[in-house]
Amino acid sequence: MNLEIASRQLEALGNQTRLEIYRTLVRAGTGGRTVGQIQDHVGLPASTLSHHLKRLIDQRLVRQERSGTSLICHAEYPAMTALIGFLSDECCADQTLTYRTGDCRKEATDG
Amino acid sequence: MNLEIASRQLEALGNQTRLEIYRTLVRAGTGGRTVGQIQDHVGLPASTLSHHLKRLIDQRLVRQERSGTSLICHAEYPAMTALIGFLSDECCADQTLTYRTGDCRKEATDG
DNA sequence: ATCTTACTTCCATGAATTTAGAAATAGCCT
DNA sequence: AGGCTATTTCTAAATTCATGGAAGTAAGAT
Repeated sequence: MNLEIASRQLEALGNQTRLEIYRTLVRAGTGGRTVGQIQDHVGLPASTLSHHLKRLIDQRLVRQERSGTSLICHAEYPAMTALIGFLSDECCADQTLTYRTGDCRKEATDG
Repeated sequence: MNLEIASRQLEALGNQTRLEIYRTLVRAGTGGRTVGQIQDHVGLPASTLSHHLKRLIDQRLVRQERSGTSLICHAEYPAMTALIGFLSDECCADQTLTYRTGDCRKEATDG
């Protein structure tokens, strides 16, 4: 993980529609969801959805797998955990002394 | 934290230049850095830097404080920790059973 | 008052993003 | 082969973003 990859992934997630698509896939779990199922969920024209999915796939946040005429989409958890790790390293940089023993996320969320 | 705020903040960080600016501020610690110091560090024309800073400030990821003729910029840690918390909830949704006891970031990063 | 330093806002321009209809493609079924 | 389903790619218009010079503003020094 480096700054360039992180920024590209953040950009891919930095759109309300795409973040919603991504969340749908995370919530779908390991089984994933077909493009059609996502479409039913988010209610977008097929081509628009396809473009958004492409952005997420390009940044390795989502993976597609064919099953007959359908394409099943999966959230790529390792990519997200790596991204969160990168951000945590950034955000925790100055709070290391305070939060070192714990998970920085849990303490300071309610500021 | 909700999807709209998260996506806006992700968008603000989803640009290599801005992520670098933000990282500079995190690394600067509690004391922050003046706009001029950031400019020396990232090497951008003043107006371009100012635009990028504005994006970060608009999303409450950075705060400015005047000190004489200088403006000191600070990374807003609580905003970042809240954002990471949101993403963790998303990314860990399906891995709760596996990673519940630990920090999901540490396990699955190397996939 | 005016000069200097430190930034921001105004303005313009090219590039990229978002959106979506229409056409094309992939795979299955008959 | 032809048709059906599922989804992508082509194409294009509208919008937003990134960039940076020039002009404006805020605060302190002389």
